Amino acid sequence: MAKRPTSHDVARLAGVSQSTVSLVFTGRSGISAATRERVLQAAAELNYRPNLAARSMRTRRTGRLAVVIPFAGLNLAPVLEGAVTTAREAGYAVEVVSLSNDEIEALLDSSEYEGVLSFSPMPAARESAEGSTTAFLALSEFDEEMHATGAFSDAQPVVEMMERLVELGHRRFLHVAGPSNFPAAVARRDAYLATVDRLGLESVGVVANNWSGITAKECVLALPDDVTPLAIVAANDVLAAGAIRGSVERGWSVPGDVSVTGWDDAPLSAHFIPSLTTVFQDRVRLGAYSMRRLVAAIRGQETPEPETGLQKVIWRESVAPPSTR
Amino acid sequence: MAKRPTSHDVARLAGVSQSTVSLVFTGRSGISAATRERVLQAAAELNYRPNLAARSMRTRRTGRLAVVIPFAGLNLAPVLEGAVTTAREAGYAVEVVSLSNDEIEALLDSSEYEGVLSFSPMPAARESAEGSTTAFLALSEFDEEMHATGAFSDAQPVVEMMERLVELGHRRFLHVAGPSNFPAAVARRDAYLATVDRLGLESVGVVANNWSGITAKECVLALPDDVTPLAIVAANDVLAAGAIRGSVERGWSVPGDVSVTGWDDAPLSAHFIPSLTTVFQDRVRLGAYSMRRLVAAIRGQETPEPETGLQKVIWRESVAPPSTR
DNA sequence: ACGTTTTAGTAATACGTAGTAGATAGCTTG
DNA sequence: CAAGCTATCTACTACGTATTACTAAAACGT
Repeated sequence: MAKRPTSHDVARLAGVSQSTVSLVFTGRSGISAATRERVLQAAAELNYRPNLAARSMRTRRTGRLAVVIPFAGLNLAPVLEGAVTTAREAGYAVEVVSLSNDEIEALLDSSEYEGVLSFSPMPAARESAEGSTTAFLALSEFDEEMHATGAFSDAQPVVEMMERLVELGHRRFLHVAGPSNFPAAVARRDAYLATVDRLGLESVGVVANNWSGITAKECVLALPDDVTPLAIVAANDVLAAGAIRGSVERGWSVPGDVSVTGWDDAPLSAHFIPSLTTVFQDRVRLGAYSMRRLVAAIRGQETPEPETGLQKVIWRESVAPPSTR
Repeated sequence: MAKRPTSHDVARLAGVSQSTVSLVFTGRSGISAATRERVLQAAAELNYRPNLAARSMRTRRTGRLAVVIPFAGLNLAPVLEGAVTTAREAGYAVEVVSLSNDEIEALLDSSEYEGVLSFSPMPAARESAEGSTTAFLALSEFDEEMHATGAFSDAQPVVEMMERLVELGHRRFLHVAGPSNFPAAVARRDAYLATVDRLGLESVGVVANNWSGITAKECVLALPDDVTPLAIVAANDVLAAGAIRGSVERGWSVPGDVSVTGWDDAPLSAHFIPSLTTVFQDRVRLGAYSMRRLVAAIRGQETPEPETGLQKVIWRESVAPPSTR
């Protein structure tokens, strides 16, 4: 295993000083085109790549970011793809961690990372970021502030779906909610309640408080007998699937007696019977935008323009006019 | 933003030399319990944590691993959880990347990582790891060798499911296969063919060559009319869901006319109508085992014992005796 | 021609750690 | 008691880079 070439080796081969090599590689001015070319030539010949540890020690910048994700639950791979790719282009290495809130505090204190991007629900962490530490913290889908930008937790699709359901003739609604420590879940619930209020609809209730399909099913099974026709707005596809199960087990037909909407466009949702009306989210762009935002924060640049059109309602069989029997 | 404490600061506070601090933190012998305690005390007081860049430069070890994943497709989050947690315990930082095969070559050459763990299907990469470079490459679910260990690509559940279907009275089978560049998919197909052969069953065919539910549906729609009763073994839940869709659209009842099995236990599978018989894989342990294997390879230790019991068939409504009409 | 500014490059240094060779003191042993 | 040993700790250095202060040369203006 041959020793890795250093900037000194490159300098020797190119007939310049190590400083010059460094200047070339950091892209500083004050180097003639000719020498720059010679240095790059020599570097290529030796297959030289700067030692990141040494660079990091000198610059006191680690060039590393951490992404905290909740490993359970939603499909985060596309979000990671967007985030990781964007960070790489910005010159950062990204590490993925799954941690409790306490551990996140430690992460922020450790100075190991220049930034931390968290997709986990974490009510308290925000403050710690404002406060003491050197590292930045940016939240994404589940962040109040992000919600304010309208990019992710934006529950507009709830409104769109409910308005369409009303057009189809629905008047009676039920919301199957996600856990209240997920701002996205809260946003959807709030949008549901606001729309019920605004359009003067009948709400059978807001049930469930987690992402379990079993709970959703049980909540539907616990409904009184005379609620159909009913429109169920679920906070995600798993809850929607559980609600459909519950409806069918009670002898209600979907979408005849009960219309159901979900969220996330899970891989199986298109093949569900009936296929599931849901909200597709562009998770790749979501991840990329989150990371751009974090990088901008680190560099003291202004927050990039929020992405629009990240969400799209996909109409499928689980929504139909209420049966008139 | 206060300057971060160094080992010198700790040494001064503890009244020892910097070397002693270093010895304590690297856990070497030759330090009395009393001094060790004093050093740790001082370190705790200053909230000292070793500067990883400096350590890395000195030791010439980066302490970093890369995990390459295909961002599309299966739910890799649990695998990541296992891998990342294990690596962290072993003292490694893990970066996640999604790369083409070419880029992986570059990654291996860069000496930036001590090891690379890839979950992407990559026929060629194996050789490059054997050859030139300093970094190790270990593949996981999709690796031939891993398959040989029987840990992941082990298609034993296919045999188990088919034998049970035969017990229930099924004689005619169909396999909906995944893409042939995924060794796991190939293993399942081979197990299917071998079992058909061994038990003298009738195989209607092996169809599809990707992970798309649409394709699965179309393949079922293209079957002749007189194949029922039929047992469909699909390479994963999405394909199974597509196959069920296709069956139902043809007027075949599931599981009356057609029994269907999947793989992966997707979040929606339990709520599917009918609920889907599938194979649960312990992805967390799978990721953890993969990482242990990589770390062992890096350290020149022997390969850890393969995990067993990572897979388990979950029997649900989509499998039943063939109808006798 | 001469002083001044600009440009192109270099020497020297610090970053924070791990490890090596050496020093000191206490202890054992013949 | 001297000599050797062991346990414990320290002084010093190298790791590879980025950057500051500096020098030499060139360009410029009058």
